[in-house]
Amino acid sequence: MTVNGRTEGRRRRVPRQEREQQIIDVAVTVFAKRGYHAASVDEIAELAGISKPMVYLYLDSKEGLFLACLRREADRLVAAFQGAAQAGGGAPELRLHAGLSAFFAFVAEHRDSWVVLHRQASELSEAIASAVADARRAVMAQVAGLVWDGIAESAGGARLDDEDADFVAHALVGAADSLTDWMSGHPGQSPEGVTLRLMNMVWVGMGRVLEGEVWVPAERSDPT
Amino acid sequence: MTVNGRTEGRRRRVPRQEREQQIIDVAVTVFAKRGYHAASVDEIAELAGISKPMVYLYLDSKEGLFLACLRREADRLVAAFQGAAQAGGGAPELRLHAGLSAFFAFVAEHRDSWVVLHRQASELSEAIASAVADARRAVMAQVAGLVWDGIAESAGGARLDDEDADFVAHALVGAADSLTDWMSGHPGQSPEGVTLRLMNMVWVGMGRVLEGEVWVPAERSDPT
Amino acid sequence: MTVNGRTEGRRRRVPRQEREQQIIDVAVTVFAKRGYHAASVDEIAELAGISKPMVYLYLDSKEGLFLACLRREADRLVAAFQGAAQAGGGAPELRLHAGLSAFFAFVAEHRDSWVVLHRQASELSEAIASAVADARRAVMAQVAGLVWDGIAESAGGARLDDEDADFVAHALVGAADSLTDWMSGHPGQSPEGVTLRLMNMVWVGMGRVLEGEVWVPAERSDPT
Amino acid sequence: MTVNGRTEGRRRRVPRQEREQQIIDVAVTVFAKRGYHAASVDEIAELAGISKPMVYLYLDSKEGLFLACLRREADRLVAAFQGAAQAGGGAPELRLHAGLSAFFAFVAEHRDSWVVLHRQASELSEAIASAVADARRAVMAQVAGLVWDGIAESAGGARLDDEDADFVAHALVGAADSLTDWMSGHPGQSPEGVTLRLMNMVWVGMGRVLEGEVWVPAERSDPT
DNA sequence: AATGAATGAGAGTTCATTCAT
DNA sequence: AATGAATGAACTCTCATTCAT
Repeated sequence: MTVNGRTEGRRRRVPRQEREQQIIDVAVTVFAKRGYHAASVDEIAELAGISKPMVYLYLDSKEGLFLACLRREADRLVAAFQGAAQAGGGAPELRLHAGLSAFFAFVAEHRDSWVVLHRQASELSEAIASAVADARRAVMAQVAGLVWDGIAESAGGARLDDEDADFVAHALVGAADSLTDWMSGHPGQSPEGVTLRLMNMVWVGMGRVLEGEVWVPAERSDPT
Repeated sequence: MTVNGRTEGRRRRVPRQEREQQIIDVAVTVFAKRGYHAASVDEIAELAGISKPMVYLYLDSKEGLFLACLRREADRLVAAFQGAAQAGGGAPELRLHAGLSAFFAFVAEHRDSWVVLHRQASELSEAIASAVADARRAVMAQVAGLVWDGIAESAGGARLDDEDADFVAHALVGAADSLTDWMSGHPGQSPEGVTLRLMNMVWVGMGRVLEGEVWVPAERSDPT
Repeated sequence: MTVNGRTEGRRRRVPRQEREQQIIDVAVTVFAKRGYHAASVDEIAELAGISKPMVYLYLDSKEGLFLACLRREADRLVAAFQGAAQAGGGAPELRLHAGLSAFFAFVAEHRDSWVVLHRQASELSEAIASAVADARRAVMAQVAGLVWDGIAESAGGARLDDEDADFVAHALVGAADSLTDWMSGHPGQSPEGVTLRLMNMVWVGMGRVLEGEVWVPAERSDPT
Repeated sequence: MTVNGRTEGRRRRVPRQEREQQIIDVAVTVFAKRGYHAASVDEIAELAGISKPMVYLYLDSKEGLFLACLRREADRLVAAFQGAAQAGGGAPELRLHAGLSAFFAFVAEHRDSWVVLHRQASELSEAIASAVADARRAVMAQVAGLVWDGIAESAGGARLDDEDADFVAHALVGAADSLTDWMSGHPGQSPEGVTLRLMNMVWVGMGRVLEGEVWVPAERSDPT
């Protein structure tokens, strides 16, 4: 019943900055749970403990709200990723491992963020779709950078070009995303463990490719 | 432009079987382009060249329509996959390669089918969500089966258990899905080529894991 | 599977007359259960074992179908009523009793008919509404006639005029209709018994009015 | 015709309480005129001078709207009835007379309310049907109570049991309802007058039954 | 005599968005 | 800073009705 104090928890006369974050917090949850279209501004406002007009005052539109979510969560992910990768230290494979590890940890801990970033289907407006694409590209670039650096140093070879790194990054991120689902079915698995398994599965292959040991399907004609 | 004649080709008085397939054809396209919620039955009906009530007469509801799409495309994918894998012949790695190859070919050729199957966000009703989950599980099981068979034979070892196979299957499908996006940015790449690259990246790693050559991040403490 | 014979029960190649009655039979049931608007021609056609176009071919429209039901059931009721009243024989009160008795028996046995005749709310089109009103008026006229005849003879008095008879008829039919509901809550009660009770409640009052013994609320002013 | 000013009387920015009543007012009219199914929320909204979403915001659904109407009108009727019956004072027949009088007055004055309460056909959903049944039962209970009290006191006899009272109540309410129609054809008749006539018709009969003067159809066998 | 295929029109319902306070 | 009141537009779904065979 107190109106001005801090007793109420979160209500009345909160400065804009703070309110905005509250709204985005809730919105990420709801967008993740329902998807962009099925999410309703009504629900978000109610869960945020404010009225709808506030949402529009601060975030302009449903689209604006979603974009704000997207940006914030993308930033968070990139930050987590970079921090870990840099802290990973010397050897390139260690850096890649640290990066992937951070990635899994982030996704495991902030499922909603990841869902908002990556699992929004093609149902979005032009503006949003391109923002999502941007966010994805940013993540890819991080991973690709890691791969590139790492491998370029690791083997003497420089046969790995931009395209290759991008290819590997896509494969890694896709695998990681999918393993996110696998993790929900295996609650015992730590992000650390999953990272390790994935590293084992791909790292050698990446290196081996560079060394020229290319596998080719033997003794069989084109399946077409 | 003729209205009552036979000139129009696809119009009036089409038997149910055929119409149903027409509707599903269109629906897959639209669901893929817009996502479940953003897709409107109106648009589907119009593109199918019929009126809305026909859609409801034959498919019962938007949900029923989506489920029909889901089932048909899942069947198609599994069929394509199985056919190729069996045709792949003797060596396990060849079979896996053939399966993956079929997978990429399918996804590349029937993008819409794949999007409907795999890219529907969490915005779905209970019934649909579980149908989607079923479809995904079916695909996973195919891949996991291939991996399992293959590797079990390949190395003498039987250290690969159910969980491992499932892990690998998730990683592979995720990577493949993501590489699907990569392919749209690199139109020159054939599904064949992508398959080969992925195989190279992964196959050796899978084998190596079995042989006990496990990579572990050296000389570094827990990043936490 | 026999097509032309009588084996199938009711199907294929039934002459128009018969089909029409089948349809009306079903329609009365459905209209009674659902009400005019909530009843769907689809359901009626299906229950009648034929296709919708037949319904339209024979009865023209939903409205036409309902009118046909209305007419047939009204005729049936009037017939049952008249027959009984005439068979009731000499004394006027016996004739009234016999008429009411027939009425209750009919309503108890053909609930659907009565519901269609009397319980269709005001939700009907002009045409139908007036047909329903006609049917109701016909029933009222029967009862009013009975009352009139009866009482006119019974007492020497002729103080009962048209209006009075109509008043009594309305009261009687209304009471009877309502007692129909009461009967569903008391399954043990026979139509005969209900008739007797109602007669007892009303007959004397009717006579007494004629004899001038008019009751007037004593010693109290108008509540207005 | 002014749009934004205060001239319009009933428009923009009305507090919820008031709007709700306005909506229910209109809804009662429309439901009475058209019946539940034929009534359209569109029409109700338009007549209420608001947009459809307001109706749904305040009353949840068409069903909810109808239930609200039902409850309010039932309350009104019961209130009118009780008030009058209590004010009727001492003698039981006076109380019954007063009650019936109030009933007729209410029905004559609030035809729509009564139609909504009593004339909705069987076309309703489970929830509504039972609400209607409840409302009807409440009215019946009122009348039955009056009858019971009254007669129990009036004659020394206690031969009237629950069932009898209920029987009489049904007959009375049914008669009254039907006389409602009769009244529309005889505009000169006041509710007072109708009540008096009905009382004369039934009161004596009720008493006589108690005194044992039971009428039985003489000298005739079962009409069957 | 009979029907599968097809639709125009309209119902209830919801949502993102704004206005007035 | 904040909100109760209000709506245009769109969506899913149903129904009486007809056409072509």
